[in-house]
Amino acid sequence: MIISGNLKTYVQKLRSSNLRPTKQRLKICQFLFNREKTFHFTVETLNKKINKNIGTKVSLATIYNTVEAFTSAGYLKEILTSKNKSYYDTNTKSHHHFYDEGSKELTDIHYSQIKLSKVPIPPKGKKIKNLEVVIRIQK
Amino acid sequence: MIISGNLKTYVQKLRSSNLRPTKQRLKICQFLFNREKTFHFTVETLNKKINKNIGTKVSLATIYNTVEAFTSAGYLKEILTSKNKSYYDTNTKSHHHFYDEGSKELTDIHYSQIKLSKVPIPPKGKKIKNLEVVIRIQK
DNA sequence: TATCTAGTTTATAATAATTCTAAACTAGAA
DNA sequence: TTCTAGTTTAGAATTATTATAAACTAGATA
Repeated sequence: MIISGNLKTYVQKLRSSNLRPTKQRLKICQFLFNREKTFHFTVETLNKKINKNIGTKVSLATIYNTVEAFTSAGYLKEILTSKNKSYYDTNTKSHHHFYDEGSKELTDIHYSQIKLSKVPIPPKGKKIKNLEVVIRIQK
Repeated sequence: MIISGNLKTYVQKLRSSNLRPTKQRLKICQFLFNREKTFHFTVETLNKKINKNIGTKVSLATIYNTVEAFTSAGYLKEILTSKNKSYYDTNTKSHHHFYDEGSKELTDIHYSQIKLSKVPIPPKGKKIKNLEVVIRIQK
């Protein structure tokens, strides 16, 4: 398997997520992180992309496990939707989304495009972990 | 079955959702709309509440269908989460939520508690249907 | 370098939420 | 009262996800 010049960063991401760098996981990294633009996906779409190419086969279970580990390590972000399916985003910075109810597509909104002038105080003993805005759009 | 004094409003809600007022649907209405406070639920929790009481039995399928019809008619609002389960809210007004990652509970945030000073323009040909903020909190 | 073990991968089974189906039932118009 | 389109229901089917357990492997150690 040819691994791009990002090998080191993939290994570092995996290690810091408590995952050994295996060939399956490195392949997943290529599909996730070797990109110019932000990547939105579900496990289903990621699985299709990875496995339609020839080469190492990666099982669904491994994709689920790896995506889950990257999410809790903070390298991926779970997106809030009303669908019964998990959507992920490789852009883990604070940002927001348009959700098109017709096409069911998500588009990033850069954090600077939304400004909040008032945010509530969290309940006692709780801290704000993050804040996300989803703007549902339609024709 | 005893139906509260809200019978007329239930019938009207059902009719305007293109649903005939049947005894099952009226019973669902009682559990959804005969409340002082906003009610957050999943089909599972609603089903339990309805069917632990004696009286007419309402099947899961009917609950799914009715909740779905009320949602598209605008009498219920689907809540955005990262769980693979649909959450609904009887408060259909524009408002926001705290989502506690520990207890998995949702709490309303009154719309006046959040103010946006900048909102992006939607893509061409699309209109904003609604805007929701979810603040994830943790200990 | 060879060995060993804890971690990993995988196909498949299990589970959970939701949707579908088709037969029996019913609201309400005529 | 009759009739029909709409409704209810149990259970089957589907879909996303998680669990399982046997075969495999990274990489520490001898």
